[in-house]
Amino acid sequence: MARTQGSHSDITGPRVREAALRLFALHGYAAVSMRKIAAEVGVQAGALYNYTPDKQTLLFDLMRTHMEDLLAAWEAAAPAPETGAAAALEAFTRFHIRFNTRRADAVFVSYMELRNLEPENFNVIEGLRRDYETAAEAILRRGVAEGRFAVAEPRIAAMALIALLTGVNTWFRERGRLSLGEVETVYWDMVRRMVANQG
Amino acid sequence: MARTQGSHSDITGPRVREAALRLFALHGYAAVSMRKIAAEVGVQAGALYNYTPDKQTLLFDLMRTHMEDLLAAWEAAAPAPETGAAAALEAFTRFHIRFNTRRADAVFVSYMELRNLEPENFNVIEGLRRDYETAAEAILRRGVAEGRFAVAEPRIAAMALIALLTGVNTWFRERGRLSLGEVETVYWDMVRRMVANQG
DNA sequence: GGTTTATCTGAACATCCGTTCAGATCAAGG
DNA sequence: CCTTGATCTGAACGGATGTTCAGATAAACC
Repeated sequence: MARTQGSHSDITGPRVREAALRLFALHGYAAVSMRKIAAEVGVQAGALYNYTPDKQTLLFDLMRTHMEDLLAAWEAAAPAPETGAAAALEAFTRFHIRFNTRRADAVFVSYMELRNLEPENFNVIEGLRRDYETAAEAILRRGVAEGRFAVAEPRIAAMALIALLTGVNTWFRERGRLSLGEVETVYWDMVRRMVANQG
Repeated sequence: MARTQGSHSDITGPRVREAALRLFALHGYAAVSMRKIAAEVGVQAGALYNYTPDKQTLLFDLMRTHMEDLLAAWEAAAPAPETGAAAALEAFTRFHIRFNTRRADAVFVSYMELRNLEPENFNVIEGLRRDYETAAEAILRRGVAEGRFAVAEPRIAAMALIALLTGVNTWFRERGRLSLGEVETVYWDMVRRMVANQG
């Protein structure tokens, strides 16, 4: 018995990635076996190799896709350059919180499993991460140039900003006391003060 | 042939914990075998069981010790309550950065390996973490009561503060461009603005 | 210096791991 | 309706896993 009824590459492929992402986030890459992923999909372990050359590449593709989605989504959401830096920073703040809380598993995996990437794959993901940090840094530098932000160390402030915002993922739950919009506002209030010229 | 020359519980015990912490931080709990820890210590895998009942307890003890050290160190470093909230927040900021950058491995493990703890152990570590968050929250509430801080959501702000400060660990390297003291000052500058009354 | 005892070795246990592959199965195309 | 080819099964591979334990060793004590 092989090839169950209604089996298709279009269906199984995404399901493999979804199951892998969920299980990697829950238990960690090293703790999740190919057999467990296969069981989640409802398939034998061997079948996974129609969709990934190996386990490492499966992890890498999940992380690369997440980072590329993040960068593309910000490019699409970023206000026009002629808009002020303050508006850009507010947009970045709200975008980051909204995007990341909606993909908690991918965010978690992309940060936690860096050490399980082979060096070549690690460098790719690190490069994408640096691109995102640089986007945040550019906003801060623009604000300084406009005379609206007081930021002594823009690169450090950019990383501090991203750490601050990503922290939302550790506690935020839908149906909690605060809506996502309210959380965004609370954080934007903190971010605004953090970089403001008149302290 | 057993019991190598000069072997002692006082020596091997700490070395087991050091090796485990280092390797867990580097590769992750699930990816590090008891044999690898033993090899790092220069001993056979069986000998580790003189120092821990099992691998899970070894991880748990490392995390519990770290969290207890953190809480005890802050209790010792915290300024007297009659000191103002601003001074307490500066002390907290500098303390957190200094303490955590000096124990990067333990910080990393205590955050990354939460999901590899059995439920009972997880609850213990979570409780300790909450205690620390509550200490930060108390400072913010005091500042609000004193009329010096403007913080709409003290619990959220406390977690945001900790996420912001812990982020230093992802990029800080000794012998980098900035000394630890300079980094503390950069962050304290951001924290001060973040909670300041006049934004 | 002989005895005790903490400490460690080396082998064994059942179980799981990632990956491969021949062969079975079934949806689609002619 | 028959053929083709994509998809999946089930078994197998060598090797690694956490843990146990009888026996060997050497430091500490009398």
